[in-house]
Amino acid sequence: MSLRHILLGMLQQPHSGYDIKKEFEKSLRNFWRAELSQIYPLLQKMEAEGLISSKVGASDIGPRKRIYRRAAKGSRELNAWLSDGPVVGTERIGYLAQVYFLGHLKDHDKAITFMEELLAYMRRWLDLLESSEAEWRANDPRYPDGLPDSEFYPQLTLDLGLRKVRANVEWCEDCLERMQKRRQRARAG
Amino acid sequence: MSLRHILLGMLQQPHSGYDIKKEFEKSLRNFWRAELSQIYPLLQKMEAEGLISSKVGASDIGPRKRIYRRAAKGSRELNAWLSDGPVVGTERIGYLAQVYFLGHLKDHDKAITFMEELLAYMRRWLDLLESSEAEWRANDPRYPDGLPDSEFYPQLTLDLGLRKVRANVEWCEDCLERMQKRRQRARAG
DNA sequence: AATCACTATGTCAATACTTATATAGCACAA
DNA sequence: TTGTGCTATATAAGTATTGACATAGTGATT
Repeated sequence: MSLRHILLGMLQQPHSGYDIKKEFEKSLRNFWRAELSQIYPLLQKMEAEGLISSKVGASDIGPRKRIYRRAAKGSRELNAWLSDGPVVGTERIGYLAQVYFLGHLKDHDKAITFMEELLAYMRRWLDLLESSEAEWRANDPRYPDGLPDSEFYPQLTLDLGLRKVRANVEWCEDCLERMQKRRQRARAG
Repeated sequence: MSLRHILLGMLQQPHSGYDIKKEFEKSLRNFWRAELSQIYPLLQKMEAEGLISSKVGASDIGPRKRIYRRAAKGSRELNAWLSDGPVVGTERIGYLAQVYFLGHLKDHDKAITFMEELLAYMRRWLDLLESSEAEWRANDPRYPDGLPDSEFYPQLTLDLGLRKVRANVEWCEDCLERMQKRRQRARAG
């Protein structure tokens, strides 16, 4: 039940559902995703539960928005979530499930193609994260350890994102090398 | 829609639902989890769809089991899943969502406690993976690159698991150091 | 005036997953 | 023989998530 808590965390600042979706795509994509069709109903439900409140306001650029704010009850629930200890052991990694069964592809070249695609994806992702870090570093002299809490902790998640994606890139490269050697051996033998 | 494909992958060998659950806990825990209450109905559904077939057989140790096998249609669907390219960008990492909003905890010590718990978890997990690797290495002289495909690809997932968990451990240690320095600075300032 | 791209909010149906509960066989020990 | 723990299968209710669809305002361009 993390999405509701993520929304509570985001509503430290007032946000519309649409804003929240943007925020997911900009800053949280490393560890969570959510569609508008999940966000809007959940915001309504959370308002009904008294965790957040809303009012309609003008938009700078488009039609009027419904702006949500966190209520006191929402702050307490957010606090409880963070105090309950780390949420671990729930991850599902689709591409690793695929790698586990990659031997099912009888054509060795197809398995190598799979890994090449994965490597390309990881490199693109790494580029994104590195640009994101470079921009942040260039624009804020406090980066990273002088940042206020509200940015310091997000920076920690970017840091782990970078480490993990680098590990993924190196792993893909090693896998490809090992798979190519196996292919050669298979052809020779 | 990965779970059905994971089940298809496992059914390279005949398995009961109970066996499959064991397999999740033993070898797939790095990247997927599933409860029996999800496995049993899905096996029934997949049998109705003609992806797998079953028959009842004796158990070595307990009551009779329903043993499932992959049908030709299931093999084709497994092949299609692997040929469609890597499933990426769907991961949800609860503890990172928490870290992102950790600044909400006004008490700095609580944030540090959170990170210490996370580090302890990651170290336990690393121990498990390292034992698992050591055991494999000790018991099979072909380890790792002489293994047959059916074990080579699983070994790749263990390898990435190790790299990622090590990255997590190092990151937690760095985070703790940085957070402790911030606490000192906050007390001094 | 029409079109386009983006902003903005929502609903619906289907699928995926979790938690709790029920039932029962089998082996072993107290 | 009673209990304990593991094996084994299953259902029900509730929550979470996805993908498709519907609607409409706004600003800029054609």
